[in-house]
Amino acid sequence: MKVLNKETDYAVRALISLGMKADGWVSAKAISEEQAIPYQFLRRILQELIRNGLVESKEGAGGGVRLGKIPAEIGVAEVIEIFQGKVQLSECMFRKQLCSNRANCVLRHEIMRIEKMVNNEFSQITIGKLIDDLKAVEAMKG
Amino acid sequence: MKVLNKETDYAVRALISLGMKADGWVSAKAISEEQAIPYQFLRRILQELIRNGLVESKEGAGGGVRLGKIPAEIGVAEVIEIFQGKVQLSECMFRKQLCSNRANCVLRHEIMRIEKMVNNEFSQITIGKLIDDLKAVEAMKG
DNA sequence: ATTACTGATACCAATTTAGTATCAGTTCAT
DNA sequence: ATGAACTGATACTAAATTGGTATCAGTAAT
Repeated sequence: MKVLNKETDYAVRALISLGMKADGWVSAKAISEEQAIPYQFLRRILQELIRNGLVESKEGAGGGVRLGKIPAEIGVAEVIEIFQGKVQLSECMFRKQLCSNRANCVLRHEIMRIEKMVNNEFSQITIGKLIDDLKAVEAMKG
Repeated sequence: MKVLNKETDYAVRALISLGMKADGWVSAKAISEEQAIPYQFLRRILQELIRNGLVESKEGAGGGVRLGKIPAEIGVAEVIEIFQGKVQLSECMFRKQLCSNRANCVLRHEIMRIEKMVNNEFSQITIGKLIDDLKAVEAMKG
């Protein structure tokens, strides 16, 4: 049961990388090299982040991307939702509004409680916090 | 982001179904029909539950399956683990013991916290509790 | 013997995941 | 005004996973 897929994983890394940089445009190529993310794959991911407003872009030479929000306002939950959709049970249980099989409903109820918890936790983990943690770690090692 | 796949879903349903039955052996066919689970698929799932001790079986005519533990001792977490493996981050982060990329480690730390929470919640949802809930619902409906 | 079962395992199609490639358009520097 | 360095959009692909099917062998009750 993999919680995060590569897209989410790479997206978070890219966002952290952008958040740690001084202002200015950063090229996909630079991020790709720094974070060891396959270039073309990263490009598609960035485009998706742009479409969702987490990142802004500037075309042409000297262009690139930068964060579209402040790091503290980007929750990991938002990133997960973009690339993996909302946390949900097994499909069939959401299709029918009335579960024909009551056993599902009971389990579903429980899982929705957990879902909310998880979503809440993930939205409190922001890129800003991750960056702060990172900096704290680096300061200790430095 | 689907939390439970069909195998886990069907396994839980089958376990609930078994737990609600009076003692005795129940055939895969009977469960399959009652719960509308594809027969061959269910058979494979039951075999896996048997291998893991959640279910016992008896071969031959008049045989079938029954719970291998009392319902209160079967947590959904256990079922999830059998069919979907332990909750984990994205693979790469677990491969290397030392993350070459520190950003991952920070995120990983947070997610491991959430993982534990989720696992804890899921292990407290037992087949026994689900059955009790189900019975309560049915009693209310008369 | 025959019927009703499980054990083991191989197979399959559809979907998803991770990654690649291409072409068009924009901006900057010279 | 040309070339290099960029993004936008989108099509393609191989491999893995998921959900489901099929088969054959063995066991037990009647």
